[in-house]
Amino acid sequence: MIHKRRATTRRVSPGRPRNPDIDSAILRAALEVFRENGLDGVGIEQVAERAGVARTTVYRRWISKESLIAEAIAKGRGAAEEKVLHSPISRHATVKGVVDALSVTVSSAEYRQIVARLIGSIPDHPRLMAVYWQAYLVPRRKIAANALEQARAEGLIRKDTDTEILLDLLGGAIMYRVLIYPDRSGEKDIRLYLLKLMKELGIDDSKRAGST
Amino acid sequence: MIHKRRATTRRVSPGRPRNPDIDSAILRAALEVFRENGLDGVGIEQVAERAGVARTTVYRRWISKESLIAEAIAKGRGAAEEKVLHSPISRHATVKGVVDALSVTVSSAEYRQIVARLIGSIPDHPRLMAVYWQAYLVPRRKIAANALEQARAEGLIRKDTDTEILLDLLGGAIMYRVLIYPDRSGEKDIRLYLLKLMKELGIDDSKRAGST
Amino acid sequence: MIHKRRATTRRVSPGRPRNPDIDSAILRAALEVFRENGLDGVGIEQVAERAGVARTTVYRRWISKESLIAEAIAKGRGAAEEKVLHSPISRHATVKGVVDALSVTVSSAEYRQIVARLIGSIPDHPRLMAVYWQAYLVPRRKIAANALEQARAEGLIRKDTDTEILLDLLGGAIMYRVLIYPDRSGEKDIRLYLLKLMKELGIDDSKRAGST
Amino acid sequence: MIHKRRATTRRVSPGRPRNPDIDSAILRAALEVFRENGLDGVGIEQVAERAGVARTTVYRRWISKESLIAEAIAKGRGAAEEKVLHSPISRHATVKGVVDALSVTVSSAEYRQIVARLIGSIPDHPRLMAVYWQAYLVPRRKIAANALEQARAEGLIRKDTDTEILLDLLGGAIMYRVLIYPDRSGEKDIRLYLLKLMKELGIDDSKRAGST
DNA sequence: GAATAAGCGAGACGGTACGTCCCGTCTTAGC
DNA sequence: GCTAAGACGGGACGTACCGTCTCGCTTATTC
Repeated sequence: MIHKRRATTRRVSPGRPRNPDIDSAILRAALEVFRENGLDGVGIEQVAERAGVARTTVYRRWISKESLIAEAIAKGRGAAEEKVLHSPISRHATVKGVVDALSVTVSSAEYRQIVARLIGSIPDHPRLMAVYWQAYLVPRRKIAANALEQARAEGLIRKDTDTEILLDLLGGAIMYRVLIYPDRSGEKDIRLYLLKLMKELGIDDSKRAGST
Repeated sequence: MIHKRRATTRRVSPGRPRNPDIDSAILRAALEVFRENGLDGVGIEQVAERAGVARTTVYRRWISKESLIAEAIAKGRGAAEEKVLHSPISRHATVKGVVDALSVTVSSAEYRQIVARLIGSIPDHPRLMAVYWQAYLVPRRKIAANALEQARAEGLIRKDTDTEILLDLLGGAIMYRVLIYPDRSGEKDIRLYLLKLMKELGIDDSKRAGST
Repeated sequence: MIHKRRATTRRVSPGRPRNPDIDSAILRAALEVFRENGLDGVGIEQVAERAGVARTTVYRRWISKESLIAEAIAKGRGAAEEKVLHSPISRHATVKGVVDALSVTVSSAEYRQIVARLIGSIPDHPRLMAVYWQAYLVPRRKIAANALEQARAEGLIRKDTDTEILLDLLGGAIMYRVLIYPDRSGEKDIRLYLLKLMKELGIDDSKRAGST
Repeated sequence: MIHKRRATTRRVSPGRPRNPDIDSAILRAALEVFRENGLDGVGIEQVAERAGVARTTVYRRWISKESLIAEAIAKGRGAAEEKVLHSPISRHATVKGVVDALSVTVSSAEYRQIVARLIGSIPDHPRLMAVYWQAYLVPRRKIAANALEQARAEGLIRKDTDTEILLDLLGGAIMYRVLIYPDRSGEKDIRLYLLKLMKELGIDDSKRAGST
């Protein structure tokens, strides 16, 4: 899916094999630099230095800056994210669980930076956002959709609502909030705001589990 | 408001006066370049060339790239936008009018580019988005709020809704839609999507004016 | 004659004028680096650093490494050389004067290095040697030819000799000597060797002025 | 004499033995590249590629670029050269034979290139020229010296001349000629020039064998 | 209307990052 | 242990902008 330099055609390619640790070191460094400086601000030099690697080594492995960052985004869910995604919450997802996870995530300054950088690079490199959508947003939307379906089954939501549209409204508003108004975006504020949104949307989770 | 180089303290300063046409030519060029390349991609050299002006002339008038772009954004509402804003629609706003205007605006590729660039420059230069918020979004939110209030007065919306939250939901979802999914964003698609959103939010404008 | 970047078409070109001191600083540095490392070893970076100048400044003024070195060679006669060339000796040249000047010159390690580098770059850049021939060797051969003509007039040389050939023999042998055998090439050795050559060629200068 | 990597101490070393053909292939390639690009322009990569060999193989056999080229020069007399050197002419050498051989040799562009490259690398790598002197020039000077001695015995040269000096004069002038003036250096021109030189030096070979 | 002072265009200048190319060393697989 | 293949760190290349500076020329205003 991500364009890498060498296709592994032969079973065992001749010559010294690549050091796989270097791949992850570079990807980690690349995501960091991307978050801090945006795509235009990503210099292979910086990435290489931060990864403790020669510049040529980076050029050898990725055909372009875009490929590198795309892969970094695809693989680069922070450890915390991963935990949430594979926790029991995700399987027995509840609306409350989604609200909790979302509050934690979007109240992180790093997360907001990455999203802002991604949106900023849409005009020149739409593939980056596409990768993010596939690798990050889609699975999370699925979990949230499950939670909403279940809530609807339990009568906490009106029957005639469109789940996808609900997700857009929720996700859009929260994105709008954390990107456009940068103040009042601590975790508590976010959670309160989310509850307000849900009330507005007629999602009443209070009967199931008390909100903070 | 915008940081300019020389405060005009004296009524008439000695020496050759600045050519005021140059200011607007530079601002127009700057906004263009910003939209096309993002803030990092804005080079004074390009802006100057596009404005038909020497580099020095730009540096003499704005203290930084950020100041220049901030002013360009503040002044740079396109002609079409301006017309909508000052039309009678804005004073006797209806929900339909808002939907119409919004559909036109967000289905423009140029508009979407600018918004994406602005979001992308939030981490480094939040002032740009702040300027946009004040100069562009706030007045439009006010018009939309008026329309919603009026619709509520006419019983087209539930009484117990929070207008600000409604605006966030609408604005957020539409932003989410046009930035994140790049397909299906022609004017017709957008209008249909907006109507779906409004249905979901319980805003029933159909009784007043037929939708396209 | 030497290819420079900008032709002085206009009387006074617009913009900031070039600093002429920089030209000579770069040429001096370039000749030094050429002597030390040869043409392939000349890096614009080194030249610039030694001249105390930015790399771009060098690229702005010369279109290629070859042009730069060619000009450096054309202008780069050391001060000592220049003195000899315009001294009364050159006008009332005697064979002894030529021998003296030649001994001093070719016993300098720097001189020998430059000549070696020049010969080494003939296959790739014959223009360098051509420049050296025109700017350096031709005038000196002229002086030496005068001295030989005068000596012939005084009966110190046989009548039926060919001056050009004599110059080739003398110049060639001395070059052969100082380049191929690197030992025994102090000033005294050179002078003695020169006298041997002249004896072999039937040039008897001893009647006029005692040799060292 | 030439510094090689492995001294063959043991009669038969364990493991796979080196392929001796590779040595000569590399040396041939090395001399070629040296002639074309000079010492600085010699890259092990190119040499290896031209010899059809991996880079490692070259590095394993020679400790440095200089060693490789030195050996290439020592062994690399062209086939034509070799023939001349071991022909009866060399034993019963005549002045005419020397003139003929020299004309052929120095009118070859390849020969002139090699000599120029060698001189150019004197400042950094005097050993190369020393090798050339020993392996190439010394034996040829010996043959020429024999020819001159014999000519002197036959009364074709004055008695009181110094053979070594004569060789320097001849060799120097011819080198001077073919390196410094690049024009008029076809085989015929060279031969005529040589005859002029000999006339000037009082060497009269015409009585023995007619010149072309 | 001459002097003055700033505007303006043009280009020099020092500097930084770029992506490419080659270098010499190293590490692996296979013979 | 030799050979081929390629990874790896490193250095220089020539280019493209950048922001500052220094010129000559122009253009209003002020004395």
